[in-house]
Amino acid sequence: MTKIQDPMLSFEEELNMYLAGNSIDCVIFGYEHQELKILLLQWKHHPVWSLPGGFIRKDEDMNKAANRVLIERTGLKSVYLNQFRTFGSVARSELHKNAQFMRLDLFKKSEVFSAKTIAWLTKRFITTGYFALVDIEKTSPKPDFLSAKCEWKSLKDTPPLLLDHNDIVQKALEHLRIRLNYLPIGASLLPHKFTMQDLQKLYEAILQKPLERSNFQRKLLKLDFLNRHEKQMTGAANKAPYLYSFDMIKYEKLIKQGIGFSF
Amino acid sequence: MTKIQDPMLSFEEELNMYLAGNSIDCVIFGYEHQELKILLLQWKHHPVWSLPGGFIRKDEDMNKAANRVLIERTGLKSVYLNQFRTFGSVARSELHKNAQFMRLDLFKKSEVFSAKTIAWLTKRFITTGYFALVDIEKTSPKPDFLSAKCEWKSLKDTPPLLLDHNDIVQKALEHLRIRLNYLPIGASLLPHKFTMQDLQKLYEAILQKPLERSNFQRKLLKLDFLNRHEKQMTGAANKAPYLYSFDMIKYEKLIKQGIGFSF
DNA sequence: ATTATATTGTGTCAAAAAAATACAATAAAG
DNA sequence: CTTTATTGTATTTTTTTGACACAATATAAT
Repeated sequence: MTKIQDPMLSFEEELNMYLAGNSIDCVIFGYEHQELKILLLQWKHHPVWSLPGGFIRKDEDMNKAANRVLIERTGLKSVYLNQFRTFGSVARSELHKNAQFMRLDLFKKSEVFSAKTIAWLTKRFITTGYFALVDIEKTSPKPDFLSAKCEWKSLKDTPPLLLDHNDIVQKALEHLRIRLNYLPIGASLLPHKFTMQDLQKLYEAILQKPLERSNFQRKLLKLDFLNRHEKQMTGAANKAPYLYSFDMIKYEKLIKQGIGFSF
Repeated sequence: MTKIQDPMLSFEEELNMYLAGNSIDCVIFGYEHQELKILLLQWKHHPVWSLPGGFIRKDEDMNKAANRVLIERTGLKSVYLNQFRTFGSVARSELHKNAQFMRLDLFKKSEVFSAKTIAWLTKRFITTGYFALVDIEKTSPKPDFLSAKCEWKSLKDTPPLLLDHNDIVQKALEHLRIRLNYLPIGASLLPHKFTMQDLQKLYEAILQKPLERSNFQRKLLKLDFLNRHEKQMTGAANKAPYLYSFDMIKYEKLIKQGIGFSF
């Protein structure tokens, strides 16, 4: 959708390219300052936030659509997205018609969209959720032409989102926690080099419970997918920690095997 | 769809009630004679088998549609269905147009469906898979008016199925195995009272590997959700096993906690 | 009636994994 | 130098797992 220059006219035409009834929503988890965050968009002319989402082209695989949608709406490329659940209640589209969505000046005044386009957008949609984990520092989110902002928001104080997007985030988080118990995670969330504490804090942020330091270290080192590098002088009055990086060959091998462990 | 009396005319009309683009497919696992089976439908006038599937009404929740579809197509009621994945590749609908689906006499000769109906049915559909585990002895599958047969087929020699239904079954099975590692299973698959051997064979059928008898027993009893009853005189020349049943209160509690274990 | 046979319930024992704790090493501040 | 906070690793304890032993027992064979 980023290519649209004259929204009023061409948006309506462009919608013919898409399946009318299915959508994609992406829950992008990022990690920064020992906090789990998600990437959200804020609409132009209206303060409501929502997940980056979009539609599926008639000639496009749903999985590919998810990546395209994420790129178009946020600028994030090469993100490994996982499908986690499809949301198909009638209530979720009723929200379109009754609640915030119609109150958007954007829609009400029809300054941007034609009546036909609004009718299309407010139909019933069944949406499929995808999630991903990314290193915030490696991203530079850009809002698309529909949005005023594209920002990382702390998961702890996620604002009220459009439609049922808060529920979608919740389900994505549950899914992520289960995954953590049988797949190592982190290669895409952390900077290239990180300390063991960084990794532990990440796990704690996802699981939302404290883990025992020395046991965490032993367990992760035993899985044998971390490379140890030089020490990092932190400037703090204590012993400097080693830096680690993921050995991607061993890491991928482990993921394929599906070796499990639990915390 | 069971209510249709004059398919040629009213099926076309009835399709207006449904979302054009989304479907449901159910993978119903059953267990009988120490074997895992799935419930399949065979089309009238054509030998091809397929998963019981159908469409979502415009005013119906997708989850509810799954139960309705299952009832309509197989007669199975009160089945607890779990959504496991949505299949949205373009290729899966191409199969509609190029492969078996069009070769069905049912479609080619248009004896049953109008051209318009065929056009509707062979459009691109994004399908959501649901799975369930049921006790075969408690079911009496009945084919709907579209189908000649509705039968349990051994998972080991599943016939070639319509479209990508074999892939869907495979994904359902993977999902089931992962689930088994963090949730106890069996309440819906076995008769009310069963022996420890019954339960073990069920686990072995799902995991497709042998488990050690005494360790299995120890592990399951420790989870403390089984009630022990009187012994069962099997008539065999050996010690009679105890009968067990699920303590549903403890069982549900365990499932909510998500207590995990692995085999 | 006695013995044989297959299967069950339970116990044991060693190996492995996980949890809890201890402690020396160390970077910087006082 | 001493203190302080944190790190890397070792040690101990507890729990879980896998392998196997063995008595109990329902019936068949003798």
